[in-house]
Amino acid sequence: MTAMQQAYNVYEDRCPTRLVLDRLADKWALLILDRLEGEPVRFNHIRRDIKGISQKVLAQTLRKLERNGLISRTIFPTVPVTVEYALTPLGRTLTDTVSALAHWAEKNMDAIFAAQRAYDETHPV
Amino acid sequence: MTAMQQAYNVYEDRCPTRLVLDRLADKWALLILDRLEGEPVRFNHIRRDIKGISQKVLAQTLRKLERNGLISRTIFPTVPVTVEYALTPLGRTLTDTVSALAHWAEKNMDAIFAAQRAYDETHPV
DNA sequence: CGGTATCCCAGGCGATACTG
DNA sequence: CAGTATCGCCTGGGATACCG
Repeated sequence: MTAMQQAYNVYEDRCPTRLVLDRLADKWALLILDRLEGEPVRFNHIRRDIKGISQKVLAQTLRKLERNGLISRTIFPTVPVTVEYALTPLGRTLTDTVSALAHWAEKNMDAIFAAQRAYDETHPV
Repeated sequence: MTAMQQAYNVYEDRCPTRLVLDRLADKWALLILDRLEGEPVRFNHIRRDIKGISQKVLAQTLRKLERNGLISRTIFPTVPVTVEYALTPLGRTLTDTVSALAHWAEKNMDAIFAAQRAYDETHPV
């Protein structure tokens, strides 16, 4: 029995794994965590690197990750203001797993896209 | 530079990791994949185990996972009909990572909830 | 620069009903 | 049993404007 299976056999609201997944199982959060490996990064730098994310959603996701203790937010009183985001020690313990997910995606994307084509051909509209 | 970072520096629509994450970074999908470790499982069995998922969303998510080649769907012509879901070989290559995520969540939930309380106290409404 | 505030709309989801 | 169909809400996210 896996850790998750222990968890979701418990009452819904009391399942900690579910509560944690609710907060992390989102593509922008994973992309941002991965982006923060290495040096601290500023808001607009992340925005540029992770193409397609809106300012609003980036801010929301950063706030969520900060609230969950995974990233830190440091303000430098320059003019205009500078803000740097970095992984916390807790966040750093998660990046191995996140990277593993990313590598799996890279490695298996061909199989996935092939499966999609096969599925779409055999399942008519 | 990690696998993901190589990826999102590419043009948005051409980033395969992003396309894969779009399909997998969702809590129900992860919970279902984890649930399918071990023996094949039937629709209503999953529905009972993963409390809180609606019939509609379970069906949608199963369809998505099947389309992406991660799970198989086998129909037995009993009366009434029986349908079993199981991991494919491709899906099986993903479960180690999914389990790692689940274990991380179990192990660090206390730190996460503590971080949330601390954040909420220092960030007034 | 690094955000909030406001408006607005598509679509995601739950609830309910129906079916092979 | 294992779904699909339909409806109606409601919120998540884009667009835009503004601010310390």
